Amino acid sequence: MEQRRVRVRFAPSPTGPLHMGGVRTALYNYLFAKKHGGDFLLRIEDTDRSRYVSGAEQYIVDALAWCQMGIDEGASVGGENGPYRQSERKPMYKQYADQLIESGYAYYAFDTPEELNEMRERMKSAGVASPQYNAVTRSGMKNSLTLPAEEVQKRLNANEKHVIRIKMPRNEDVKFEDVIRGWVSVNTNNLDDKVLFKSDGMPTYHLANVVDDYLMNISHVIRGEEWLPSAPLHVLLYQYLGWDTHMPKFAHLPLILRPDGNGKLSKRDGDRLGFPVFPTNWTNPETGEKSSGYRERGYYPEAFNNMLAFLGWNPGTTKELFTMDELIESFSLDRVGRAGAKFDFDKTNWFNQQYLRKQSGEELAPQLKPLLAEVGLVADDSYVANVCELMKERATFVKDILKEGRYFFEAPTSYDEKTIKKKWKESTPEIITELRDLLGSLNSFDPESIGACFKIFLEEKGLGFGAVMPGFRVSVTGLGAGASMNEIAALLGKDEVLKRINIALKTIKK
RNA sequence: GGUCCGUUCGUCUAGGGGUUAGGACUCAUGGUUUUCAUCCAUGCAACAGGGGUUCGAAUCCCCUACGGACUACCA
Repeated sequence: MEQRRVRVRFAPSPTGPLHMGGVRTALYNYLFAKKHGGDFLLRIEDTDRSRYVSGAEQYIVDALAWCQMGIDEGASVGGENGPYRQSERKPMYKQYADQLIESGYAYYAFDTPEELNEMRERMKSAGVASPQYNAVTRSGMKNSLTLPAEEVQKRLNANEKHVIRIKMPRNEDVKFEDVIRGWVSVNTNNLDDKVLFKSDGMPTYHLANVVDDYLMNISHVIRGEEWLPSAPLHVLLYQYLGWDTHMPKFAHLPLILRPDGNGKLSKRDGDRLGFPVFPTNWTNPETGEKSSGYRERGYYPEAFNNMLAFLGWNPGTTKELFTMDELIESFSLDRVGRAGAKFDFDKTNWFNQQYLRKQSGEELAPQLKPLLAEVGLVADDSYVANVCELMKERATFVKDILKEGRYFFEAPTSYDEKTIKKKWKESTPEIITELRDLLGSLNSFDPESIGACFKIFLEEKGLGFGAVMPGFRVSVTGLGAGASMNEIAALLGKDEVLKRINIALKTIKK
């Protein structure tokens, strides 16, 4: 078999923000393209003007950029096969619809929406669950198959509203080999005469997608499982248009399911399941409704991608942490599963935690600084880096470092009640005062010296850690738990530690 | 309802005729740690059901059940 350059497309409809299922589809397309040294195109499927949502296209471009998927061809970057918006390709489709009519594979239909409804109602009351415009019903409708030729021509000349429908043949098995599912076969008796060309002059998805994939020389169509039922129609279109030899390979991806109950994760799920379904924040321009995104919640795109990649795919090894390059290297459609995958929010957080911990304090510091600035805190870079290094292993997000370690940047204004209640005994003020004096006499204030000093103090006093440490910790940090006090104290510096102890001694009352 | 697709621990999954059915997340327990977290160890926990085929089926076939997608002049 001849080698065809791998060219794949991600073809979303700009009817709103892209949700994570769409991002995963894009990711698999991207990984597949890059793995095979091919091209990744972004095509905007905006054939339905009425569903157009302003800002949606830009959202899609921005979301892909955040996820670090470089687009080779698309409206935002150009390319030789443009335009990449179907609305701008409008003039290109009509000829193919006409070609299908000429070759007898399609026909004009003049039925009004009311007439279509009547037909459906009639069929329903006759016991047909989902009425179709097909080989048996079309004979009772107003189309170029039932109307006399002159009548059809007259209507056409009068510019009467009409659509173009595919003439679905009777009792033919349409087969194709899906890369993920193997051979899929559907009998045309179960398919209907889908509208290919709408009365507004735009093609429907079915025609547009086939025409564009052909014109853009797409080698593989990797899309969600929701397209599987219409894939036979697309296969037929390739045949009828005479493009058999250029038909792309199809790969229908399993869906991402909601963690609660069942059903696919949808845009409408928004935040109500307790987690974002969108990569980045989105505000509905019509309703003003806001939905949160992974980016703004503090997730790393690398973690998000890694999580998404594993929702339906696995490398066949026990390695779970993959950079984008490693993902590209390892990705294969063969290892994509067939069953839908329920989204696991805990695992998503785990991935983020892993990515956060892989970074050094120096790498983390610039991420924390803006967060500090937001709450009016400032500190120099190396200090912030040290705090990050010390705190990163108890954080899932950078913001956790601030949340759990605010005391690094300002003295506590309150003291953890539970700790005071349980650990601040009557003798504590005296003990802490003595400890303060001992710490104050230290020449070098590094973690080791502080630790050694502490140990000596305990020995001399005949006290256990539990009698001294909690009081020390709560005085300095205001909290009952946290990182090593030796490290914390060393970072804070002697003056600050002594100052905080003095304040605590005055403030804490049982 | 019809068509198509699917079904291994709670979740993501490995495993494709002979395995103590493996890993990860979550959870629990123990160890380490002044505490929390980390880390380490251990544990809980699955082949939807029934028929075949076979010496032998999680694995191949059929049926049933369940789940999902689709069923628009939406994509």
